[in-house]
Amino acid sequence: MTSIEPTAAPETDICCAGADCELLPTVEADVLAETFKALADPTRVRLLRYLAESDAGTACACHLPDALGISQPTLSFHMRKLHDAGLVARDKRGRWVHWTVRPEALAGIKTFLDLAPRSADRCC
Amino acid sequence: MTSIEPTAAPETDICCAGADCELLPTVEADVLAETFKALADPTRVRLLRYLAESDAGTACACHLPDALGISQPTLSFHMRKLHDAGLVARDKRGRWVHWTVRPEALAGIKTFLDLAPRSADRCC
DNA sequence: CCTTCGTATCGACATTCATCTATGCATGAT
DNA sequence: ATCATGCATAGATGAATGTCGATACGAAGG
Repeated sequence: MTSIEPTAAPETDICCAGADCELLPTVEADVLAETFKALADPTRVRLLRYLAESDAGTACACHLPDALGISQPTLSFHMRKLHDAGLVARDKRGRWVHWTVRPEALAGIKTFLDLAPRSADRCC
Repeated sequence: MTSIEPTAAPETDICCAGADCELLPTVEADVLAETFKALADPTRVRLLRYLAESDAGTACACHLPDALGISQPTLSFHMRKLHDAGLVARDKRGRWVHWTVRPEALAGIKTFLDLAPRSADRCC
């Protein structure tokens, strides 16, 4: 088979056939990345874990600067990041602020992390 | 009860009793944060999803710069980040590099994201 | 051998981030 | 009303990040 029809396989010299799946839309990727960004810091990881381990997932932040070795404004900075991402709820009781972890906010990235191929929605 | 023993409740004016759980050790928090950092970018989220949707979780990167609208060095930069975090495996076949997603590398953060209180290991 | 082509690295640059000190704001106590 | 206190914000600063163009490396093919 030295001279087949020239129109038969004009694209066979590409490295990988198929696999040009539909890319995840930009907006969806942005949303997922925002949540991951909120988790992409050791201090915030420890804060979330601390809340999750506290009773009812709620704790006040009064002891945390000392425990973590950070200043009070830095703690406020991190809690704001977590709050903006929807990962914690803020509840001001008198002078103290209590924070509650919101595991529901993790649903999106949990689904993403199940990196199984989309079952019937395969593109190629 | 106006004059109880002074040693009875010297700490009762703190805002929140208990809840001073053991904090997640720094090293563990760092490891988790590193993985989250690798995921904390929309381009990398799309890349991972693309690989996961490809056959056997493997694809070559030849079409990706165009598809994502980024330059080839930028793609290389992101793939390096994913590789350093252990999220993808590199496999050079001839001149082309094929990448394979490694879902095992997500085990750590998946466990973390199940933010349930440690069952019997409660601290307080 | 020399060329070609896919990939990785380098240098530069703008942006974002984590952290601090200092200050403002609201709430509770005196 | 005044003071004290917990938290948030502002401004500054050094480090890390994402992007590019230019270049170097390495394998295939003439």
